[in-house]
Amino acid sequence: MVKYIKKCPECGGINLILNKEKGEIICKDCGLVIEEKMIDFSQEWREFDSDQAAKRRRVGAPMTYTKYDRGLGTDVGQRGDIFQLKGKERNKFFRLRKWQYRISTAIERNLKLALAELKRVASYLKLPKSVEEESARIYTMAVQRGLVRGRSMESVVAGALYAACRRHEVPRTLDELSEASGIDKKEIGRTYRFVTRELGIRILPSNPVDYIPRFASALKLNAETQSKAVEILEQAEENELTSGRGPTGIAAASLYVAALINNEKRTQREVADIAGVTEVTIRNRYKELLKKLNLKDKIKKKVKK
DNA sequence: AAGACGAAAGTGGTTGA
DNA sequence: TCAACAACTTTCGTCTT
Repeated sequence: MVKYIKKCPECGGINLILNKEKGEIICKDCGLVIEEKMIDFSQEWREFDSDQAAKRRRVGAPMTYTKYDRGLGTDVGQRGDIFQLKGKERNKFFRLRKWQYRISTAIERNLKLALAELKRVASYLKLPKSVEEESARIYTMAVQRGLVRGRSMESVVAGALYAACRRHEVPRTLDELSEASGIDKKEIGRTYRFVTRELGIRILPSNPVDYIPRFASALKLNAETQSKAVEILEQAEENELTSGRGPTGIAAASLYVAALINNEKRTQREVADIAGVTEVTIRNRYKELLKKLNLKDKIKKKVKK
C-alpha cells in the first residue's frame, strides 16, 4: 500500500507536489524529494515459466546520465579471445584499444569530474533527482559539442543546473546557485545563456508564482498570506505588470503586500534579502501593484484596526 | 532609531542600425 | 560593432512611526 505523507519531514511544509510524469513527490518549499522513482511496476505481460521469462523480459540495468558513461560502458577487451589472435589481427586490436582509450578519456575524464561537482551542488541545493538528471544530460551534450572549451567546468555545471531548474519549474535564483557552486553570478548567467542557445534549449521565462512558496516559508509566513500573494500575482499578470520585469522582484513585492494585508508585516529589508533583490525594486513593484490593483484601501483599513 | 520612501547615478545585458 | 535603452542596483538624504 502506498502511504500518503502530508507534511515534509524536513521543513514541515505542506506544499507537496506529485509529479506523475517524473514519478516524484517533491516538497516545493525546500526541494526535498520525499518520494522518487515512483514507477508503475506492473507489467503489461505475464510470464509462466523461465522460457517465457527469457523471451519477454527485455530490460537491463537502468540508464542514467549521472554516470559518465550512462552505465552502458564497454571496453575493447584486455583478456580472452584477443590473445588467440596472431600478428596483424592482434595488432589491430591493440590499436583499437589504444584509440578507444584516447578518444574516451578526454571526454570521460571531464564528465567524471563534472558530474561529481554537479552532484555536490545539486545536493547542496536539495534539488530533486529529476533536475540532477536533466542537468547531467545538458552538461553531457555541452561537452560533446565542445562548449566547455574556454570555460571553466564548474561554470558550465552551474549553468546546466540553472537551466534544469528552470525547466522543471523549481527555480533557484542565480544568487543561490552562485553560493552553492562558488562561481560568480554573472559567469553562471553567461554560460547559462550560451549553453541553452547553442543547444537550442527553449526555456520559458520563469514564473514568479514558482518562487512564492519557497520565499514564503523562508519568511515564515502562513499559508493564507501565501495564497493571497499568489492571488495578487495573478491580478498583476492580468494588468500586465509582470512582463519584462524580474520575476523575483514581482514575487517579492506580492508577498510583501500580501503580508501587509494579512497583518503579518515583514520589513522590505527582510523580504528583499530572501528574494535576492533590493528594497528599491520591491518598492517600485509594490507601488505599481497598489496603483493598478487598487489595494490601497485594503491596507489602510487593516492598519487602522 | 528603525523602517519606508524617493532621487540620482552606475551596472550589465538586449536591441536595432 | 556600437550606441541607445530598460530594468535593476547602489547610495544617500529625508520623512514617518
